Amino acid sequence: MTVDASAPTGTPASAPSPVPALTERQEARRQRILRATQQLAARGGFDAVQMREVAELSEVALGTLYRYFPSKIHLLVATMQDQLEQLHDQLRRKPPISTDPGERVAETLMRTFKALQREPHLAEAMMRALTFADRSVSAEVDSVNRLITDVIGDAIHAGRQLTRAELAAVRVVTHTWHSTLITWLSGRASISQVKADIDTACTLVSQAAGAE
Amino acid sequence: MTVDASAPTGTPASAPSPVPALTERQEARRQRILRATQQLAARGGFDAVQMREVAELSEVALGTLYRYFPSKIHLLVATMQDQLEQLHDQLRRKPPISTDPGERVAETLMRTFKALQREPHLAEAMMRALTFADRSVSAEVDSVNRLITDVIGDAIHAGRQLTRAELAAVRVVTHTWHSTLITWLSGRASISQVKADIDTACTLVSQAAGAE
DNA sequence: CGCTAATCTAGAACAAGTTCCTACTCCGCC
DNA sequence: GGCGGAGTAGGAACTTGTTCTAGATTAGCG
Repeated sequence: MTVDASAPTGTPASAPSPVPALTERQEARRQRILRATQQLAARGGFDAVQMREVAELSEVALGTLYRYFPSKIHLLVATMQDQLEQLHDQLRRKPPISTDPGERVAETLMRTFKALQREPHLAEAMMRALTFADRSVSAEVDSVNRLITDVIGDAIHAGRQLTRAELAAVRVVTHTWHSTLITWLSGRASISQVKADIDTACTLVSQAAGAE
Repeated sequence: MTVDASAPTGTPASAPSPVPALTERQEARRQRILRATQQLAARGGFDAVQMREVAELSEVALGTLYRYFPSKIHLLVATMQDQLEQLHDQLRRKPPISTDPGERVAETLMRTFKALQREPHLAEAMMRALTFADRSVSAEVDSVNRLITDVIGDAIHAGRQLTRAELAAVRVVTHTWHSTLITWLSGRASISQVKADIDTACTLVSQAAGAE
């Protein structure tokens, strides 16, 4: 369960410290693994992502898979990082259009939610992994949280730093986002309920941004 | 993974429909199982709750354990129900004393948080189970959510029904509560951060109660 | 009391995540 | 071009949640 610092676990684009820079073949392997994971997850969710199958589908030995991603949770959290980066790019190209900051955040999250609805099984797999992650995945989960916070920060307004009050509001928004998503994914809330929860939380952002 | 309706899974004190009313020995077994679960969870958290050990410690065969609780997740969620009921009783005896509704909710949750801090491993086990639960545990998870909502509802003011706006606020509060707890339990947030998040979310309750 | 069905015990068996081992291959370097 | 070590393939082995089976025990009832 301990993370081996020498393993090629982190994203290559992060810190220059313990990341040994993957060779081309290694980067290709990593991509194959992530693609296989997405494929299996999209088909049957968390349970369908079986390490042996991921290994087989990505044409990599089981031991190699574990060298790249030290656990199933790490693998799925990395998949989420991957997806979030794509999403962030898309959102940068087409920013939300509302005038109120809170509404822009809500718009952004609803757009993200729509994207997740297209692959509900994949969403389920990633979110289950994210909330089930223990301390050994802290760094990766933190990175995911930072990505989401960035996405929301951009929606409030790209450029300036967020105020203290805005940051507090954003924290509650991300908590609500995660938790309401989980509730939806396990069939205990409707889509409109998710939307309502997001909207409620986003009023905090409007207030915080208005009172600056 | 399917719940067998004939199994003695539900709390005996609930609906009179499919619950066959446990005999004394059966109720004793159920209690032994729950106590063993708490004991193991308190020692080492989610991973330390191993079904074979629970069975052994509660002097019940493995098959019997599974008859009472169809999965480890069911078992831990039932443990949480148990704990929450105790908590609710305690809170009823000593209600929060603040004057503002939002502050009463915050006070209630912080008191609950302090209780959880006394057995962090147990808290971890229960919360991990709660968020990892899939559709087969919907009913039980819903019941837990209802309990928490009731606790918060009582804090707002026991007696009257909540308004629509209050309900929306309470939903965000519970989302924030769950998610910030998970963040704390996996070592990614400090205690004061948890408190701050709860306070932020609770301002929504103050507003909703003020605008009624 | 004696019967029958349900429940329980003990333990084997199975499934999937994880670890470990051995031989083979690739990479950087002399 | 050859060497040494890191990386990889292939697969056995181990762990723990879950299921299944066969033989006791118990509960309820005539």
